[in-house]
This record gives sequence, structure tokens and C-alpha cells, in this order.
Amino acid sequence: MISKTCGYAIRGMVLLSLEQNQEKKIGIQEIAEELSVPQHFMGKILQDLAKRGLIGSVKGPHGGFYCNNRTAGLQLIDVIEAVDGLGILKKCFLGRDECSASNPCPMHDDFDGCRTAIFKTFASKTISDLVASVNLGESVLMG
Amino acid sequence: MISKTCGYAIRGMVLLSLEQNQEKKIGIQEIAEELSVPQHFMGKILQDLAKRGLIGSVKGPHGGFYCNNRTAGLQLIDVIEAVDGLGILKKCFLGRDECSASNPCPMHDDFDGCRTAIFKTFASKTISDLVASVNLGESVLMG
DNA sequence: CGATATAAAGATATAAAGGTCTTTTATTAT
DNA sequence: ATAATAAAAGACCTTTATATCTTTATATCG
Repeated sequence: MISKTCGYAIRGMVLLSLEQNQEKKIGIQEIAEELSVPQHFMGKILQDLAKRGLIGSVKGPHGGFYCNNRTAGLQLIDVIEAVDGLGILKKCFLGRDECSASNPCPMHDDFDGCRTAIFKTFASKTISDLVASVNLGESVLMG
Repeated sequence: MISKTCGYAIRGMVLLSLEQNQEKKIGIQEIAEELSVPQHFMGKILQDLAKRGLIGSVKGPHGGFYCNNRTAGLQLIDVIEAVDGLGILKKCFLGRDECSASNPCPMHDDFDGCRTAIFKTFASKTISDLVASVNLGESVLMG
């Protein structure tokens, strides 16, 4: 559905938002331990998110990653677009190169229902929605 | 969403059903050309489907692949299960190892809506439904 | 039987995803 | 300045998906 990379990215951003109070920054080592994900791999992912401006980062002592003013308000679809691209919502279900309403595969129309459900779900949820769920104890990030 | 392999499998089965009249069998070369897919890769896929009994095959002169009595009635979810497994419907959206109603990730409940839409779509469509669509000229398999 | 056609099987190749390790660069504190 | 710290960058490694090529087994036909 979405790549492992993208799942890590979302979980990382939620963790940053959770622990965020004012100017607190979190190092990649702590993040990786909290989420039980591979440290260096996670590092690359967060570095990429920082380069794209979805989170912030500073080097050096007391540095780390942090939420910037965009982070909490991001829709999941924004994160997915940044990490995986929007292929899930565009590629032909049967893998044909060119599939469109004027040249459809036999699943084209029916699969649109799934696409819509997926898009709605990913567009209606923001990072801060996930943070709220974790804060209420309704769900967890690690494990 | 589904693997390329699985898309090839479905398109191959629909093609077999389309060209099927009585005892006609189709060779892998013809199938690969019709669908513009890699011949030897497609061969392995169809061999696997044959081994699992979703289609039939015979070796030797005038041999090839053909629909057996199960093929036309198969739901897409059956083919997906055989080729990719049911991971799409079961794996945690955020990639956690263990995710369940009693230990959910923050997307667990919301993503269920997508899962349901996907399952309904794949369970309500059979190979013969796709064949009918192509036969009516509503859609195409190759390209 | 022997030749031939075709799926089946196996070995190998290539690309992408996922993951690890090392070196460099920027920042902070002393 | 210098040392320490942590992200950034880059060079690998591993696994899985995708794809190709070769050989083997089996069925058909003359």
C-alpha cells in the first residue's frame, strides 16, 4: 500500500509532534529507539523530510529534528506524496502502462471506488489527528 | 497496491478466457505478445497458476495454457491471494509488526474503511466479469 | 520409435527497496 | 580556536521483485 519508508516517515513525524514542547529537538538515535526502527535508515528518511521542509533539523550539540510550523497540519496524503509519490492513486490496477477513462482496463472504473476511499482517508487525516489519538491513549506508535 | 506479477496473472487469465472456445489452448509466446509482457516471466507466472489449479496446462505439440472449470468463476481476491497473499488486507498501514484492534496504530480504525472498499471490490469481481467487459468493448487488456 | 513442440524447471541477471557503516559538515560550548 | 556533538552525505550491503536465458521433461504426431 504505502512503502515501509513512508510508514517510518509518518511515525517519525508523529513522534516529533508528541514529544514537542517548545524548542525541544530530538536526535535520530532516540527516535529510532522509541520507534524500534533502524537508526541510519530512519536518519535518511528524516533528513529527506527536512530537506523538503516537512520538518526542521539542526546540527551540532543539542541539535536534532523538530516539528516546524507546517508539520502538525500536514495531511497524510502530503507526506505520502512527498515520500512515495501519488502512484497508488494513479497507476493502473492491472499494471498497464497507459490506463485512462478513454482507454481503460477492465478494472478501471470499479477500482475508482477504492481510490476514492483511499484518498479521502489520507486527505482527511493530519499528523495532529494521529498525535491526538496517541495522546488519548487510543493507539500506539511503536511495537 | 498489487504486484506487477499479480496484474500479469489476472490479465493472462482474462485473455485465456477470452480466446477460449472449447478445447483451444494458447502458448506462452502468443499470450506474451498479445499482452505485451515479458514472455519468460509470464511463463513462470502461468506455470504457478497451473500448479495451483487456477488454470490448466498441457505440454507438447498443440499444448499451452487454458481455462479449467474454476478459472472463469474465480474472484479477483482469489487470484490476489494465490499470487501476492492477503497482506494488503492485513498488514499494518504504518508498518508496525503487530497491529490489531487491541494494540492499534493511529490509523488502524480509519484504514479499515479502505480495506473494506478494497475487499468488496476484489471479492465482487470475477474473471468472467472482466471478460464480459472486454467482450463488450468497454475495456482492453493490452497496451 | 524418433522428431518436434511446448510447458516446467533452474540458473542467472538487473533493478528497486530496505538497511548499514563511514566520512564530512555545521553548530555549540568550553 | 578547539573539542564535542549531531545531522548530512556518501559508499556500500542485503533482500525482494522483476526479468532473461538455458536446460529438462512431457506430450503429440508422423
